[in-house]
Order: sequence, then C-alpha cells, then structure tokens
Amino acid sequence: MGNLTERQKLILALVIRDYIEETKPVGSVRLVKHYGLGFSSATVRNEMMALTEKGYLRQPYTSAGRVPTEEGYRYFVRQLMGTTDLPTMTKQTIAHQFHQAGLDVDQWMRLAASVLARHSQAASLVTAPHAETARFKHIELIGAQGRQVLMVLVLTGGDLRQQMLSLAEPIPQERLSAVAAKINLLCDGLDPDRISSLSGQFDALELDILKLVVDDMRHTQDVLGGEVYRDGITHVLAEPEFAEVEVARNALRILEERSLLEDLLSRTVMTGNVGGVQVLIGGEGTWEELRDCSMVLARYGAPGLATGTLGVLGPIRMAYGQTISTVRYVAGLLSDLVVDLHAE
Amino acid sequence: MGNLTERQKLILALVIRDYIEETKPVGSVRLVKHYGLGFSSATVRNEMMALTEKGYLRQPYTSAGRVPTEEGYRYFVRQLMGTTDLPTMTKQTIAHQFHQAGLDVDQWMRLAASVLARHSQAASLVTAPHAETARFKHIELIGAQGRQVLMVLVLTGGDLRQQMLSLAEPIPQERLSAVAAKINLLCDGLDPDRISSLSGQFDALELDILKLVVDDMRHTQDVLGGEVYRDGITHVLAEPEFAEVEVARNALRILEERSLLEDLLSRTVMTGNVGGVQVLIGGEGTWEELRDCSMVLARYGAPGLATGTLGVLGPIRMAYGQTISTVRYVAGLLSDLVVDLHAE
DNA sequence: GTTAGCACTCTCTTTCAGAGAGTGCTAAAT
DNA sequence: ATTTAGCACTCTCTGAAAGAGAGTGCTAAC
Repeated sequence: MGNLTERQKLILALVIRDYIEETKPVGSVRLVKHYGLGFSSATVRNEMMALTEKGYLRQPYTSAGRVPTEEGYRYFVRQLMGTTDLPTMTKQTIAHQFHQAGLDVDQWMRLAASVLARHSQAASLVTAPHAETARFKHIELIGAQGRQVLMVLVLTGGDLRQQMLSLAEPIPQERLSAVAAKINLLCDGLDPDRISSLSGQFDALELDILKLVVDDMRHTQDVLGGEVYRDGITHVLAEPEFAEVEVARNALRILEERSLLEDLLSRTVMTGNVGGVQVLIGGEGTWEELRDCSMVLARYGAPGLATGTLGVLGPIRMAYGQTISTVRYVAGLLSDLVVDLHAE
Repeated sequence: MGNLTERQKLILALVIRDYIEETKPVGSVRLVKHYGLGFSSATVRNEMMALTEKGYLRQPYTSAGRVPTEEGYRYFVRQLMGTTDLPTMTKQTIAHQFHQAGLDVDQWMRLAASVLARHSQAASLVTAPHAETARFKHIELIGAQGRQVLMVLVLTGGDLRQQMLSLAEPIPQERLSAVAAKINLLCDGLDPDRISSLSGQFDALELDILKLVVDDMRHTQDVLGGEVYRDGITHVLAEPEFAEVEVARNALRILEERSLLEDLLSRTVMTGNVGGVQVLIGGEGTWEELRDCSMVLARYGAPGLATGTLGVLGPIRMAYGQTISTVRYVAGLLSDLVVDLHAE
C-alpha cells in the first residue's frame, strides 16, 4: 500500500473535507478551483488515480468524481487530521451547562447526551457510570404491603439498584431492619465473590436476600449494567445517506438493541483506556450493522471507582474533527464529575 | 355532516381496511371485486362521492381512488370498528413473558415496550409507574467520601429517587443516620405540603435535607417523573409514509423530546381514566408534530397508588384494532402487576 | 514531472407517449 | 327512486429517448 506523498495527503484530505461538506463525488476540476491549488486538474487526476489504486478513494462509477473509501477515512482520521480542539468559547458554554446541573447523575447523563447530539449533529449515547468491580456498600429493606419488600442496594461507585421481593411469609419491619443491619456490617466493601463465601454466617432468610444481592452486584458489572441515555436520533435521519430506510433502520438498531450495543461496546471501548477516543469507521469487517455509519466512542470516569461509556453515531461522512473533540471534551467533564463525586 | 347509511359504513370500513393493507388509494372496481360486494362499482362510486362530501374520504388527485381522511379514521375507530380482542393464544404468550420477568419494575417496563412494539409494529413508549400524589415513605443518608452524601428517597408507590448532596462540612455517618431516623419518624406517609409545614421541628441540617426531599417529591409528581422506556423506533421507519425524512423526524421528535411528550401526555391520557384507551389520530388540530401519525395511549396502574402511561406511535394508517387491543391488554397486565406490588 | 487538449463514459434531467386505473356523468334498467 | 351499464375524460406511472453536464483517462507537448 506504500506511503503517500505530501501532495497525495493534501488531496486526500481535501477530497474528504469536500465530500463531507457536499455529499457528492469530488472531481479534479472542482477541487482545484475551489481550494485554489497550485497545480492543475490533470495533476490532481493523476494523484487521484494513485490514491484510488492504494484504496483510499473510490469511484461510484466509471468517470465520476472520487469518494473516500472507509480506508481513506481511517487514514485521514489517524494520520492526517491531527488533533483538533473545541474553541474555548464552546468549551465554556458546555462546562457551564454541566455546572448548572448540580450533582444529579441522571441530569448529567441527559445533558451529556444532549450536548453530544447537538454538537456533533448525530445520535449520541451515554451510559451511566458504574463500578467495574462492584463492592457492597449498603442495603436497605423496606416492607411494603404483605410479603412484598423493597430492597435498595447501594454499591460503591454510586450504583443504586432497587428490587421488589416477594417473601414466602410476611416479615415484620424490625426483623427486616435487623437483617439489613447485619448484612451491612458483615459485607461492607466486599465484592460478590467474597460475599458468597460468607454463607456460613447467615440464616435462611438472610441467605435468600444475599443471593439477590450477589446476583444484582454481578449484573451491575455488565457493560450495560447502568441505564443508557440516547439523544439526537432525529439528527441522523436528516443525513442524506440515511434517506434509504433500510440504512436508517440498520443504524438505529445499533442504538436500540441492547444486545448489539453490548457486544459492540464490550469489544471496543471497554478494551481501551479511559481518556482515549475510539473511532469505528464502517463495519471494520466485524459489524455488519455498522456498515454505513461510524461511531466515535470513549470511556469516561475513574478506573477502579466508576466508569461509563459515551459516544456518537453518525454517517461515515462525519465531521470527525469536531465530533472527536466534542466526545473527548465531554468525556473529560464527566470524568471530572465522577471523580468529584467520589473523592475529596 | 349527517349520518351514514349502513352501506356507506360498510364501504368506509372496507376502504380503510384495504388502504391499511395496501397503502394505495382504493378504487371502486377493486373494492367490489376484492370483497365480493353485492352491488356494482357504479353504486360504490356514488357512495364514495357521498363519503367524500361528508369528509370521510379524500382523493389524492382528480380521478384517483379514495383515501381515508383523518375524520374518516376517527369515525371508523369510534363507531365502526367495534371492540376487538387479542386472540387467547397471544394473550397467554404475553402474560407468560411477564410472569417470567419476576418483580423487577425495570424488566416489566422494558418488556412492555418490547411487546407493544412487536405486536403493533410501531414505536412504543412506557413510563414507569409512580404515585400521582407522592407520599413520603423512607429516607436513607449514606456518607460517601468527604462531604458527599448519597440520599436515597423511597416514596409510596415504589418511586425511588437518589441524589448526591454536597454538604457544607463533613458529617459523621451516625449523625446522618440520626437525621434520617428522625425524618422517617416524623414524615411517614406525608405529602410534600405537609412536610413543608413541619419546618419548626427541625434544625438547620435537617431542613436542608428536607428541602431536597420536598423538591424531589414534587418533581416525582410530574407526568414524566419516572423513566421513559421506548422500543420499536425502527418499525416506524419501515412504514412507507415515513420514507420522507422530514415526516420521520417529526414523528421521532415526539418520542424523543421530553417537553413535547410531557405536553402531549398531560393533555390527553392524564385527563382520562385508567383502563380507557385513547386514540389520537393525526394532529387533532392541536399537535403539529403529530400531523402524520397516530398514537394509541392508555394509563395503567392503580389510581391513588401508582399509575403510568403506555402507548404506541405509528402511521395514521395503523391497524387500530390490533393496536388498541394490545395496548389495552398490556395496560391491564401492568395494572395487575402494580396492584400486586402494593396490595396483598 | 506537469499540463493542455480531447475523446469518451456514465449519470441525471427532461420530455414524450402510451398504458392503466379510476372517476363522474348520462341514460337505461329495475 | 335506486341501481347499473356505458363511455369519455383525467391523472399518474412507466419506460424510452435525447441532451446536458461533469469527470475521467490517455496522449502529446511543455
């Protein structure tokens, strides 16, 4: 595949830039005229031929202009684009919004999804932060009517889970409180495996409840253990490449189907480090559903405490610079907030 | 607008039925042939003219077949359709699924949204059940690091709210527990107004927390206080009337924008009774965004305890019978579950 | 190595004609 | 007084044909 000359890089970058703006194949004449290049269209044509040969450009049909291939976008994002950054003004505006949201996690998530969607003009998704290794913090058992009991489970990292239990027989609130107190005492700070190993010290009722606790804790460790926030779905529909209904459905399925999303996240962003932004361009040979779109993903949070995922889904023809810097910035903000919440 | 003869009703019903199936204007000849009517196409034409005059049918252009107007659909749903019911088999399948979901409210909601979407082939939405008049049940204050405190608030009806507070100075856990215990004792079963009126009995720290409690409780009383579950968004995109991107965006905006949804629900289904199914056909003159779609909505739950809303959004050309019975049935199931959860 | 010139290719748009479906009217039949 | 057959007319949809436009790839000159 060889390396590219500087001029080839320039032309590739310009083709991509133009295509992102105009959504139609880019011709040599247009390129020269529009960007005031210092060489002729024939030269550009020659270079374009080379770039096509190398797999970075593609012709929709013989004698049409060029369109970037997925490989072309990848090269662009990795080698050509450089690191862009959001304007200070924009950053301030966003930071200000988060500041106003107070300390309500739910608010943050909603706001983050909204900011991502608006600034990238694409669909966004944010998962609530949760601890990778869930540790027990607190349990509360609150009797409802009859044999129904509301169990509230608090884990380190701020994860909160509720569950309604139906016991075999009514239990008075004092007994429930005693059970909770005992569990709180013995399980403080333990992970699910350790809790399981303590079974000898509990009676039948307590064990019933502990089993639910352990299950809940394990479930929380899943990638999508927390809630998923979405926004900007209507944005992707506005893009011409999603005019074809099948394409749009495919894209939205990724956001809608939990199982797809889970697979996708666990195999990409969960393998990367917090702070790094990952860019998936097209299916990457693995995800058929992503064929016509790209995703920009990042983990945020404090490793060991709590982490979450956020990202954006848009057309392959996406403004990567803008999107990547937005994702990075918002991930940073959320990380700060998570840290604030836990440390002091 | 006068009343319709039996034959006109028959023809209107058939036109709607045919149009829903075929998505193209229905002609007189086709109607006679396809449904083996006992009179000629000329007669049908005359009746169609009358129906057009009365505003129930419409011609996309001169000398095309007829298409139902919104008014036509409304007449159909209200007068012609009759009450349909889901096949027993289907009911059993659905009930079985809910049975397996146990007592986890989150699971129910997700399942309900999924069932609605699949059976109506449209987008669905379900809001979590919550009490209309929030009453205090239990508070828990759990110290995190430093001045951060996690407040967990349980209300009657199973509403659960969490919030992270940042106090002016670090407070030991014992003090926090004492505050929680005092509040639990004095506020049990009270509504936010009553709680506010007790301010004389609390000290500064307690009042700070009570203020948050009251705010949270008030917020819970909002229509959309609970979480909103969605599913089947890709279904609506499959419908030909949403091929036009603008139309699709408009429809999805209704589901996506909280404020729109809030307005819509508060002005429709919240004014109706639990159990009744409401059908919004087209904008009904009020909602521009709904212009091209219909919604079938219902409240579920136990009035006085906890209620929620569920519904379906699809094209105006919707299989109303099927959809309405599905919505009604699922609403019934959820109501039962809510009652189960609270009573015994 | 670069560029001007040019023939060629392919799509997109427009135009036009014919097929098809359906209507609305009139007059005859019931 | 309905109902129906007959018929001219209207409008869309489809496909073919033609022309415009944009762009390419090649060759030969700079």
